[in-house]
Amino acid sequence: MKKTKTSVVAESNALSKTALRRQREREHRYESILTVAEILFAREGYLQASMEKIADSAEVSVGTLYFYFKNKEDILVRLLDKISFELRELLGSEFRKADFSLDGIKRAGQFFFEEFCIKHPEKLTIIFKESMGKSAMVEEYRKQIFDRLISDVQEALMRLSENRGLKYQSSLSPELMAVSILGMYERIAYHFLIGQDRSKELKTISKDTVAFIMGGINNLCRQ
Amino acid sequence: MKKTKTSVVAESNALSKTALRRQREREHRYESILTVAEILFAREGYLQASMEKIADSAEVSVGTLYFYFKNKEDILVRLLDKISFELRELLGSEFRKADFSLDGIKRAGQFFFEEFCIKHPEKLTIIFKESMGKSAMVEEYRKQIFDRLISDVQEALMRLSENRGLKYQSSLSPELMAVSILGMYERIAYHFLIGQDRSKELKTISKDTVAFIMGGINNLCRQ
Amino acid sequence: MKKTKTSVVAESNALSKTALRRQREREHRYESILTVAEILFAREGYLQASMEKIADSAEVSVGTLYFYFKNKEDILVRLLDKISFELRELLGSEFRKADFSLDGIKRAGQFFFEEFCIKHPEKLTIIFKESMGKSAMVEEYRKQIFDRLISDVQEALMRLSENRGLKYQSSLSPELMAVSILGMYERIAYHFLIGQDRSKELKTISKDTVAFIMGGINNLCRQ
Amino acid sequence: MKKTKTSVVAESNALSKTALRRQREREHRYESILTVAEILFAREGYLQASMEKIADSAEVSVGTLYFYFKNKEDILVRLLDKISFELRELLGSEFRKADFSLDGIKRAGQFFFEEFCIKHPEKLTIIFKESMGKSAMVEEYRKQIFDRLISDVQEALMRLSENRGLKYQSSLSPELMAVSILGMYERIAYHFLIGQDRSKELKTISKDTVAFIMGGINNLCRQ
DNA sequence: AATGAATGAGATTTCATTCAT
DNA sequence: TATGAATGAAATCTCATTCAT
Repeated sequence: MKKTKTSVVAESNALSKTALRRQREREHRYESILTVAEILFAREGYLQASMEKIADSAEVSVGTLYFYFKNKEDILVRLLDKISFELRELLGSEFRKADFSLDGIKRAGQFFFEEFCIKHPEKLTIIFKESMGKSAMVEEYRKQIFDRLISDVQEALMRLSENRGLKYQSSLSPELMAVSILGMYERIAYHFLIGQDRSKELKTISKDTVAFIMGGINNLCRQ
Repeated sequence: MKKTKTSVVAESNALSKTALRRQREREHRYESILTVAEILFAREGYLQASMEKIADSAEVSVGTLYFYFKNKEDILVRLLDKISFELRELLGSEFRKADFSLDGIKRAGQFFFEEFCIKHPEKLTIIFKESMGKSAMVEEYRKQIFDRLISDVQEALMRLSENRGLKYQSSLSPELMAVSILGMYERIAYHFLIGQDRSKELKTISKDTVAFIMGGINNLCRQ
Repeated sequence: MKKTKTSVVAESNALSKTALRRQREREHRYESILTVAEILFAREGYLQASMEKIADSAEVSVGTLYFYFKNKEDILVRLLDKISFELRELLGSEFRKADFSLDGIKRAGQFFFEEFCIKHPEKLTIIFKESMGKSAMVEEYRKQIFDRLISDVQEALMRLSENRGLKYQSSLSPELMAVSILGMYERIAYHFLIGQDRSKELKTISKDTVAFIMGGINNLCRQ
Repeated sequence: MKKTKTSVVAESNALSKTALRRQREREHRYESILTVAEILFAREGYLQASMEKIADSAEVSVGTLYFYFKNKEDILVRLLDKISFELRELLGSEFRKADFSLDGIKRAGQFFFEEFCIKHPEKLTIIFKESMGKSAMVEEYRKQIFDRLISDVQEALMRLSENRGLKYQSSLSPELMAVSILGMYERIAYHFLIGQDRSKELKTISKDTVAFIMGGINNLCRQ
């Protein structure tokens, strides 16, 4: 959110009561716009979700949208930020919990399906579909986000191999595996959960996915 | 393209010389518009490539565009059709050449990168980026195309297991593997070839990808 | 129809067999285009009925349309011509049969409903609706046609009064009555036959209409 | 016009000063666009009067047109609404003033010519010409408007007969008479005032028209 | 005479963004 | 801060008409 004059001006570094309330309200409004945009972008598509529709749904005026965000692209980009942050948190925490063991991969996979895809299909739609092919700027942003996700996974894979005393076939292998794994999860989520609803088979999907990945990983390792 | 009235009078069922020439010219123009659109959609993006720009590039009038295609969406959809047809042909022929052996998977993967991605990056951009999040209709079309690709791969995997006298862990496994493999290829192509140009590492990319897949497949098999 | 070179050149004033056949074919085609246009203009509206649709329905090419007619407006205008000619013939013949008596008015009214409206609702739609508000030129043409119809009716009314030894209140009366009667028939046809289908009540409609007109006429007469 | 969100916060249910002013301005602009459109539709025709021309004449941007009206058709339909409302008010008030006597018919007729046709020829042109044959939707709207006018007149006629202690020949008679009378007025106005300018003869026209109608009505009555 | 592909002007419509209040 | 009316550029699409064959 934009730094507002008031917050900077505030005497000492404590904010007055009114200023505090104002800031809370501002943040609340900022979040509620993002939430509304998330739903609309996912449901109607980024292009069809006009600024007017967003404003109406968020129960603010169009002008207010432009107070909180530079422009429409900016809303999308902030949303991508938020979603990718949540996703990285979710996956990272599972990996850490499992101490970067093979089990971490399993748990992260399960969590991706069960906690992220099933519970927040809109978020999925936005990072994997609605943010594509919109503009050079968004594309660039998306790339950064995905690169960060990829390097997260890559790092996890490298720690994993260290833990197990193994090395990867080539220096490229961890990166390629990270990209592959993300690609798999993306398409699997899309195919089984968004395109059609086969969430009942989720257990099998999850198990097979992890098995496939394990096989792949092992095949790219040597002692 | 509009169907031409087949002349009732015409002797035998052959078209007259003029009609034949006209048809040839029509088909040629149709193709050349598609080619131009492919380049423009990939280079500038589907949204930025206006009908006027396409017409200018193809050296025809806007009206002519609408003579050959119902509307802009239609151009994209025909393009998707053409690209997905080429892709299926390419992959299918490699599988068949290798008689649905493990080698077929290797060859198909190599061909995808070397013959398709490197030689036709615009096609890649269009099926994996520019056709996303455009409209409900295009989305539907994309789904059909991908479903067909998935069932192609799925079938190849099933033949493969038959040849090797193996069974998959669950009845879902072949479908999941097909989706996974396509997802991998999509993201790998996007990451290493569209987002950045690392075509020099293509050999390693290709080898590692296949190795990963092989490991995955084996892990989902039992005797 | 345009006079063609061939017909003028023909030796003596008899046309050769081939030329005769050709002329018959030309006339037939001209008529069939008009017939098709009549249906399309009435069913889809003049604006929605594109030249291509007309050509397709008439099983000729768009170019042929322009051989037989100067432009789209010309088709409408020729159609108006044809329809108004048929209408005048129909009404005029009834008047003449009844020797311009009061009975003629009755018969003409009945015939308008039964022979014209019921049997040719498209013609009704075209003269009373689809030819309105199209262009200055068509408007002008329509005016001429209606003026002719009005003066037909006006003349019939004047003969009628002569026959009965009566005079009209003012010199304007016959014109006003003619206009009124046409207006009545137009709206009645529209209200009871086009807008809704109450053709079962046609007998009553017809009788009441004539009664209303008779009353009106008598009220504008003096001895 | 778009409904404005009624502020929940606003004390009592009165709008704030600014909101009130805005609403006044909005209504004023809405009306001025309608006025301009009325003139343009009548002068140049609905089709020729492009949205750009209307915007220019109203001294607003094209976008503003679409802020106040859904589309071009909507302008026409609102205009029809307004005009038909005025017309019904005018005629209804004359009838009421004359207490649904025969004199009411006379007065309503006179007023139609003198107050409506002469003073607002554009309105006349729009309901009787420019709104015809435009689109299915406008047609439907027109039908509703005319049906309401017809039932107004029908009711007036029935009250009239009650007042005079008379009955109509058939149950259909009042409806038929209403349709007839409106058809007469429409055509008379069109013939004498739109097609040509014979407003000088208006007195005679008016007198003869009423006389014709009176004769008609009496002829469809019995004691 | 007949064809039908090509034209291109013109119309409607959308919508992100601005700005006075 | 918040509002929402106003803007206008840009895009899509239609279709009467032409003309080479």
